[in-house]
Amino acid sequence: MLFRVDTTSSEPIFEQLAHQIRIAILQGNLAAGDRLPPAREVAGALDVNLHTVLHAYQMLRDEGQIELRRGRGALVSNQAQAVPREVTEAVAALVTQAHQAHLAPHIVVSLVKEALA
Amino acid sequence: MLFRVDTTSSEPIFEQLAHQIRIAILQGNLAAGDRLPPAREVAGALDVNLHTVLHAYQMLRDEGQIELRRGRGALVSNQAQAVPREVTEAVAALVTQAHQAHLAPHIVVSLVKEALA
DNA sequence: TAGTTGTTCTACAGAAACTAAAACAAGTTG
DNA sequence: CAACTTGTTTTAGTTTCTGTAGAACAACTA
Repeated sequence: MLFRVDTTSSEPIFEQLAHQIRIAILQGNLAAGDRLPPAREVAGALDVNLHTVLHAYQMLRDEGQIELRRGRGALVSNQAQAVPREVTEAVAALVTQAHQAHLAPHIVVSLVKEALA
Repeated sequence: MLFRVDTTSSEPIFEQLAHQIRIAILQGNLAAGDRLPPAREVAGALDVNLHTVLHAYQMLRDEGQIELRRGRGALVSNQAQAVPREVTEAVAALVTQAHQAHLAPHIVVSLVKEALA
């Protein structure tokens, strides 16, 4: 599991990290029981603070995606599952349509948020 | 055009306003040339600061959705257009699939952001 | 000319994000 | 058991973001 953060982005670092882990789980690249690298290790590798990494981990725990255990680290939870093929296809279809309509990414996100609300 | 803001939400007020206007344009409820209410009026009605409303307006101007003119107000720009039916349908299809898969809203947003990146 | 409305400026308060360092607690490993 | 690992908690400080407040200004309208 390798991470990347863009410190110039307006998106908080902890959000970027949580997003990457979430996606890895949803896409099936991380399965139930898999272990995430220790927070101190990630913090050191990315040159960010331990708390920033733990913030991301704790978010994912609150979402039920991972479990945190002292001495053991962060484990992908059993509830965590890759998304069904139908959802992935629906996302791909949307991106295709959005691209054809020349819609900016944030516009598409706005539409999806609205439809979900 | 009526607005609503939730001051308890973690989403900034200016983002909430921008989102609502964006959606109104994208869904065709606001067409090119239509006028938005004066910022001072919105600020008074919602009991928020003038600058907060202008922040939303200026965001939308930077996105090319509206034009701002002193003395005249905020006008929906000519480039602004309702999204094609195909896009709306693709969004609806995604929401249907996401619902069947019991995916939380923020998960769906993550998937879409990832696919757009 | 008077009124409207966005623009710009200064100033301040509170919250959020990030960093830093240290001690602690519950595990794991030898 | 002892040593190590790793998340948890606490304290503290800085910076950025968000929102508020008030005022003056500039361009446009009626």
